[in-house]
Amino acid sequence: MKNVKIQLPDGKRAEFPAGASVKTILESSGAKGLDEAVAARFNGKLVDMSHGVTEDGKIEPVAAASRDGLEVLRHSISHVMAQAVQDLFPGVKVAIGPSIEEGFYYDFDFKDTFTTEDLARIEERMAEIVSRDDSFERRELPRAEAIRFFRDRGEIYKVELLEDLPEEVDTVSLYEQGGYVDLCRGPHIPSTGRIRAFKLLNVAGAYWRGDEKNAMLQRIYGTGFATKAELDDYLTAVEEAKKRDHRRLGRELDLFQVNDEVGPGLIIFHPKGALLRTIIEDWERKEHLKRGYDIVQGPQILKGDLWKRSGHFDHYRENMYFTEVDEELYGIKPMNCIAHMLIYKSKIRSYRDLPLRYFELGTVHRHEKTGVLHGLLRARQFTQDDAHILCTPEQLNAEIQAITGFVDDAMRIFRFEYEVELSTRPAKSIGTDEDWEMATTALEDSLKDRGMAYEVNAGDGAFYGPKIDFKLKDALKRKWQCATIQCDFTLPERFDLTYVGADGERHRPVMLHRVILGAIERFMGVLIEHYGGAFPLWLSPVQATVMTVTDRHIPYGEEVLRSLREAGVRAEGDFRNEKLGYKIREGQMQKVPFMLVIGDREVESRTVSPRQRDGENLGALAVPDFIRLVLEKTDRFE
RNA sequence: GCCGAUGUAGCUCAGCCGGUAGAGCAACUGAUUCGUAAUCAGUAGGUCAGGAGUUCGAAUCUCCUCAUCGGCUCCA
Repeated sequence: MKNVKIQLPDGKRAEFPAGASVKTILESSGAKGLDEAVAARFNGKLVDMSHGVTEDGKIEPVAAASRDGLEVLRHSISHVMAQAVQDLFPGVKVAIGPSIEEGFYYDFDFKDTFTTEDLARIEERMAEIVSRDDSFERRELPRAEAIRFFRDRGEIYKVELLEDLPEEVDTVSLYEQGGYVDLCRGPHIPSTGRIRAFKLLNVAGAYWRGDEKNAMLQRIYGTGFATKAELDDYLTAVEEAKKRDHRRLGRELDLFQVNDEVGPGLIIFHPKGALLRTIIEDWERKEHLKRGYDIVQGPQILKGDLWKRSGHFDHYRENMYFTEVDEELYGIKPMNCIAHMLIYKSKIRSYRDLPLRYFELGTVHRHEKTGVLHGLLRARQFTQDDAHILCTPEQLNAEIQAITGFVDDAMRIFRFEYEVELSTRPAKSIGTDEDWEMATTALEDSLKDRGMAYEVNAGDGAFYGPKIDFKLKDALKRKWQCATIQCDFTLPERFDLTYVGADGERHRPVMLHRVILGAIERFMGVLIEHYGGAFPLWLSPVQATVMTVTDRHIPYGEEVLRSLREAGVRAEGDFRNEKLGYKIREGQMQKVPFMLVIGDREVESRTVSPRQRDGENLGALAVPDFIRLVLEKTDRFE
């Protein structure tokens, strides 16, 4: 937590971590017996003890002062919600109710279902509790006594939580507000009256303890902020995000469709979507060739025996499609690795040949559960920018570093920030401990050598090896998993891949699986939402629309359009008999970067007048000058 | 797959207690030839997701199936 300097009431300056409360600050400088209701003067402003220091040195209500404060506030609201629910629906059992990134939730076991009308009633009851300003009282109890307490009240979920605590825990804390008691570690706000802005959002099913074998509980989501203004800002931001939804923009910009006649999770790309996709794929091929990859291509279906040998049949069968050809079982590929290994195996390899980098825009099919499908972001057929690198253990570090450099370049070009995670061995996995150790170290060392910050995600690796995940952050700060590097020592073993070393002996290569953008479909979905459909010029399927003012300008308009297309500018013409304002409006809604208005002036001077998407007019330009402008920007990924 | 909600014209949505379908935009036709976010008029468009049932009669009530949306679990 960042330290900030503040001025104390006595005029002295001192440093405290952001989020520290006024009470803590005063107590640390000797004040005693401060009650929450006491007020003090900071920077000339009279504030109560529940205020705290923000990162920029301001004194605000503690909830707004820091992330921690906001979490405490939201967690307290979730207790108030649980109280309201149990008031209104006797017999409902409570499970857990934490604060989360955007608000809070509480899970309930209720034999009926909560409706939208119920949410409104719960909100009303919560407002009553808030207006009573009941204080949150902390109380500690021996664990056994707490178990008895909750068992007597039939709160079986709380009992289970208490029973599963580590053995050494002998005391637990309870919080009570207005007669409602909950098992809770705390902390909480002093009293319910501090709650000023909250809203219940929706109800959803959720498994008890996140396990699909357990009972399905009902989860009520809500959010809360220190002020009404912040809550309103949040709600408008949610509305804005909806306008960027790639499924909505996909239709509005005529990019793609998911059609239930075709089948769930299967995407049809329309001309503009397919063009956007082609632009990305062309970029991929060029970048891979530049970096020493070979472009390869495998078949869509491979015999069942290969999948048994690779381990996919044992570990991935429920996600695969199978078909029978001439009484033989074939698996439709869910991954691209096998063909790449067979290319490697097609001849004897020397250490001088390594590393070998096989790249494929590989289309795969995965039988995803219907409930997880989500537009372009989660489909049943998708195309990965997949590569498999076969190298010696000594080359591993340099190869991994080169890939992280590739990801970094890609993220810069597509204008994303990103975070890095290292995922280690999961419970369901294959391979020896030594191999896992070696592979995990190789990944970790490469990150350290590049000086990259990363977090460890224990137990989240693939079944055949550990991985580095890159989570990109879009314009709305949402995170998406796209690039990943996976270290695999198992498949080279299973397929008996070897190379002849300098010593004349046969050795086992290591294999890296990696994707840069991940799946083209998912990446496009993220791109659409990131840019809100207003793609940079180099990615725009239509870079310029030529618009005529009247019919007599059509011949010159067609001439301009032809010149643009011949020069490689992606252009369209709007020569309809409509008013210019109407055409501009459509061009704006289609988010076309340039609109070229053709009227008498342009015909006469043989120029174009480009209007940018942001409304700015560039004035008259000769056609070759405009072409140069577009092509230069395109080359610079602008 | 699980919990809940939803499915009416290309899109956004009306359609009450069951009496046989409507608007705006888009499309099409005509008029208009116009300079930077919507010109006017007219026309056409629907097995009310699909199937079964209740009823004299179903978009509306019941059941089943499919799909979508919000979550959970899983994941590129």
